[in-house]
Amino acid sequence: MWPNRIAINEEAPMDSSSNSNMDASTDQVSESSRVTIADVAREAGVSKGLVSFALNDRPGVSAETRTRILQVAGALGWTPSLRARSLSSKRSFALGLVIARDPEVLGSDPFFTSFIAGVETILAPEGLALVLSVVPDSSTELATYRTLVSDGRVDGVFVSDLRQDDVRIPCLAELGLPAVTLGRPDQPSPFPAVSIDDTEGIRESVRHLVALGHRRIAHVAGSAAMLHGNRRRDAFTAAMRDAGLGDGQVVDTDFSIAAGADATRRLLRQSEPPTAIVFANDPMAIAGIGVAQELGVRVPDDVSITGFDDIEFARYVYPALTTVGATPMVWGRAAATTLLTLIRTGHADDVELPAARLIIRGSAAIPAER
Amino acid sequence: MWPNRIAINEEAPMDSSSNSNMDASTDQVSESSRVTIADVAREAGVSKGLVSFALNDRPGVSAETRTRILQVAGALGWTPSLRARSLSSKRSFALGLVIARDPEVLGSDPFFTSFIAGVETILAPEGLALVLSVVPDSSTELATYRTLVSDGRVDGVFVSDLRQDDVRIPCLAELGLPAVTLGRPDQPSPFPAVSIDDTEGIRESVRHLVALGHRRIAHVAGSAAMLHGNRRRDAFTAAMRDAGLGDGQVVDTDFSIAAGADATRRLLRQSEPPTAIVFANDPMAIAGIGVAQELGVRVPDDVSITGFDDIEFARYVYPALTTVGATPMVWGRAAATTLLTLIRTGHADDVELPAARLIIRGSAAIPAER
DNA sequence: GGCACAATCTATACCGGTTTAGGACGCCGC
DNA sequence: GCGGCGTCCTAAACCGGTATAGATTGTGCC
Repeated sequence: MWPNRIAINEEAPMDSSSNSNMDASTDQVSESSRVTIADVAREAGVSKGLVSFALNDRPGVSAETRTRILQVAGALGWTPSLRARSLSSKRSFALGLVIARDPEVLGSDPFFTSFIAGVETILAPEGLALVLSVVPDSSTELATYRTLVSDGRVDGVFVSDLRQDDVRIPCLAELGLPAVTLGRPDQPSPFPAVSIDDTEGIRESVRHLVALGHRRIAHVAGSAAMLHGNRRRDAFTAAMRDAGLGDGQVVDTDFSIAAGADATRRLLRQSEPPTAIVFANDPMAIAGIGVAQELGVRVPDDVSITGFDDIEFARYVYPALTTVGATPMVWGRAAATTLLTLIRTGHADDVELPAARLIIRGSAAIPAER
Repeated sequence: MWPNRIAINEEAPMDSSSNSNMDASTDQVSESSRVTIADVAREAGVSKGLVSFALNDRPGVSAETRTRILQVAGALGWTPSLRARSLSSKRSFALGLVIARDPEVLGSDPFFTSFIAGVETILAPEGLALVLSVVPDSSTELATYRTLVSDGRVDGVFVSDLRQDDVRIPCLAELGLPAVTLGRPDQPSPFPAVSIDDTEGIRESVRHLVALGHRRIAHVAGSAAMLHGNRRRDAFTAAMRDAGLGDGQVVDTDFSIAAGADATRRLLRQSEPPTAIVFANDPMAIAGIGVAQELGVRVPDDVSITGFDDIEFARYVYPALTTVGATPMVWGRAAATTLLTLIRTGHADDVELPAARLIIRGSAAIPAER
């Protein structure tokens, strides 16, 4: 909306052959020669306040004056100062995302990068920024939220990786910070939830495997402390019962690749191993394929494998992974719009994204005769 | 340094059974009941200015008064307002990272999440935040840097994924924004570079393969437009020549998994395929293993494969990937400290991280007889 | 003509810090 | 007794916007 032209550097240009004269405190070009609202006011022959009104499309300015002000602002190359705006309006024009995970584990899970990309598509056009924190554990996590609030660093936050009785919900509610939860919490929550049905995908996986002829199907579940881990696990058990196959064997993990590999090893080394394994996420499923191959168990002939997420690798491992397609970018977009609505209007409805569906590739097939 | 206690909410607690009364404009607890420097001044019986001096450890305050002020500030639970500080001091207390990549591709590359985690370990204790932007292409990228500067959103930026004749260098120099480049640019640059020698790892890979008895070794290179793609490619060719094996076959890609898979397919379908392939990154190498298996080419018996990065998956695919171990977290830490030094002192020296070394696992072995 | 009222605009306080110009005071030397 | 100087402190300007009270003008209506 505002002209985005950068003021021309009126200082001597930086000596590009050395970095010793880089004085950060004085060289901030566009800061030192900043055009302020007062300059615009003077030039347009009106008061500061009126300029502010005109620039914010607020009533009480005649059409004629408004256009003149806008024109002058454009001519002078005026850009609003985010800092000044932050101070007087008590907003920060930024949203926050705090991720509490071991960075090593985090790296293998492309969920967040895609999610962030989705968020970004909404924020960037609005001139909002994303403040990201990656912290190692959940205690640091709460402290980080507190700091974000007391610094007034963000206007709202995304709450991901919901856990059972998640302390963040009451804590954020008390802090009074607008938030959006990724998924529906298991407790009363004052915040809108943006969720996706991931149980249907698990049920589809089980039905698919049953239809192929599998009866001994196991589930490598995610963390029992995480809601989506539990949800998928419950969906698995329910689907197994529906198929008349009992509860099915379930191994709990923490969603990490290492744990997925361990779980697979344990399952396949049993005297009567499963003929199919439903993994709670793709990284574990891919590790599972690796372990099977290492043990000389053929995939999918000896053991069928399904994953969850449809990460890019899923299409490129061999055999290509049959998995449930999540859409983290869409999720990011939805979460961002919801959070913005909440911040701006004080209210936002829950959003339910289309259920994640099964994508059939090569890692699940008719079980070989034994 | 300052007491971090959150002011107690003096409003009625939020009704946690409904989200309809969530009024973002009035409920910002710690904002509405903020203790300001004026409160501290009044309570301590001194002027605002003196409080500021005392809190910033500046001379001109008697020891006695200083301690009294600090004590009062602590008692009142005072927290400096980042917004006010930003406005008057013209700093933002945040650093920026702009990543220009297709989010799908980005997700498979755990480099950034680890890098960010490393950056975070430096920033968090200093009370600084990281502003992250993920943009789809490099034209949006420049615009994003411009916005970050003109908004005064950050005090400095990280420049990653250096390209040939990278426009970002002169552009950022002109904007006067402190920056640190990840790797050394191929042009004069006013910014400190934090780099790692990735050529030694490639040379080691080639030497390792040659020692195993390979002679037809190919390289699936990264993007020719990216400096690290070129560097690894040149290192490969040089190492091949050193071994008296000519230049070696090289296929250029864009570092993406899909391109890596394609390249492998092309290489292996030749009448005289290579017996070993050196990949410029792990995701492509893993896709390479998948393609080989799909084509019925055994790894490592028929074709040996090496990667670069040592992403977590590398240990869990089968056969486990022989690769070069990068250390993105260390890199993040070094880059953050360097950028902070630059911002604070106006100068920072280049940093050279310890060279990435080869990690031998199962994907490279003595070639089978043909 | 006079009054109510809306539309337009100005002046100014305000957000919460930092920074600067100076004032009060004590101590020194001459 | 007085100028000079250092220490400790206050008052006020300032950063660049937003918000509000009130001045000015024009119009409609009786």
